[in-house]
Amino acid sequence: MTDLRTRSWQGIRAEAIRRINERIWPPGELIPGEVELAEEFGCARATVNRALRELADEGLLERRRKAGTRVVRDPVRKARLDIAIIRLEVEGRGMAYRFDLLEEGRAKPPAGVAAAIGLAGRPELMHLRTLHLADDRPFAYEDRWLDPRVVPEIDGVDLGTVSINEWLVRNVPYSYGDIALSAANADEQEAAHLGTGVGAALFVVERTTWKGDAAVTAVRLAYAPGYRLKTVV
Amino acid sequence: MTDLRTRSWQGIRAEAIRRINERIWPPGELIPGEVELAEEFGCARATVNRALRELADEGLLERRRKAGTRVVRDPVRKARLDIAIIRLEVEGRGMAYRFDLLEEGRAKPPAGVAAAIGLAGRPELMHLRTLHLADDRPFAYEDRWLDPRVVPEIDGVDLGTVSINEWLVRNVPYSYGDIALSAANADEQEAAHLGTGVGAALFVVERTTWKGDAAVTAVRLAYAPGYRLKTVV
DNA sequence: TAGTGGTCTAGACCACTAT
DNA sequence: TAGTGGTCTAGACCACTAA
Repeated sequence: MTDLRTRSWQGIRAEAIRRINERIWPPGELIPGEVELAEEFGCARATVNRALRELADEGLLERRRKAGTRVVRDPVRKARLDIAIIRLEVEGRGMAYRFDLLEEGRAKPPAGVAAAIGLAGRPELMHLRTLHLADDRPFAYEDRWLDPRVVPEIDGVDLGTVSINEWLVRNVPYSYGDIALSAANADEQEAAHLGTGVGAALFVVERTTWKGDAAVTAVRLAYAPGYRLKTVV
Repeated sequence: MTDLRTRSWQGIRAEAIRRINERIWPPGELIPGEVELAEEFGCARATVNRALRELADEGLLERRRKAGTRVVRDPVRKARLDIAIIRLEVEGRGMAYRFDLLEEGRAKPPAGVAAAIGLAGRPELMHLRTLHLADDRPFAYEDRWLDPRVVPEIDGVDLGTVSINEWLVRNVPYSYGDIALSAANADEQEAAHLGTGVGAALFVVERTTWKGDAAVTAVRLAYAPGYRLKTVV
């Protein structure tokens, strides 16, 4: 009943997708256990496990010990967004990258930022505003707050040479964070920097980054009109 | 030199992250091979493999046969977006979902849509416009083109009862697609339906979905102002 | 061509949880 | 408590690719 199919985990994954799509394994139903499938496909249980684990990870199957594996009724597809440093994002589009450090200073953050990064007492933070350019045209406007107590190495770094964006990725390589995507009408400052009109719809990415349990930085990136973030499901 | 750490793949993954962050394994450098690490951690090579494979998948390591495993210099972080059907998205926010089928008809698609889904000859497609509501307030405005030749089962379905959004997920469960996220100023029609002013910044999701090598549907979703798509890195 | 990661196996034990 | 998936092992062979 099998054997024309590769018995690799990818082959089994493909066959499982086929059975889901063709309703051989209908939405919400239990599918056979790993042992049974391993017998059917003539392979080891670990191979079946790998295939089904990937599908569970993709949101198509739901697996629970003792309960078994079930086809998800309303699959929540997982799209992957690649979050690269802006220089690479620009260069990846075949354009020349440049940035302009508009402001570098220290100040008490606004309440919204302080709340986002869970600060008590509103200490002074570094405040950096940067304009990123592609082929000398405005690409994105960055407004960032950074807690120097969490990354003391930042002191003495010449942020006019290396963008803060890039410095952070290099120096806090593995970190966790929240990301929120939204749209906003350009205010006067943003419009001026991005070379557009007040009220233009801007694609906005807000991100808070944590190192351990301390917030490193909160950033708001507003992209020039026309920006599209693409991905694949 | 180890052994206080769990020798599970997750423990090894955590230890690898620590070494990357602390520059024990510096950016761009080769790290020891799987065999060597397995010895160090006192576990099987498959366990090391699992840990490093996950990190490669997350964009932190780069692995190549014969060349070995290397710490990525400028990691491109992968954020996951959950693409759920809109009903679940609304209900997940604790609001009541409802939708309003504004238009259901057939027409020749505009050139942009025809190009996106790779149509030759611009045949007539189904055109559906839907307003999604949360607690009776506009949530998102959907403009969709659908090729009935690819999903003939759509004929006879009462799309006033089940939203096309939901029907597709249920009936074409596993499909591939492109997604583009952007921002746009509301036009008159969108503003009217979403209960906002002309020019308001709208968060826009455009998606093309394929079944095999045939395009099933192209959809544009414009969310009411205030919408934020959140995720985690 | 040799070295490294990719995968598979057969078996074992464990962790969770439905009953 | 029993059944299912989660993980680990020790070993093997394979696939890719740098040298």
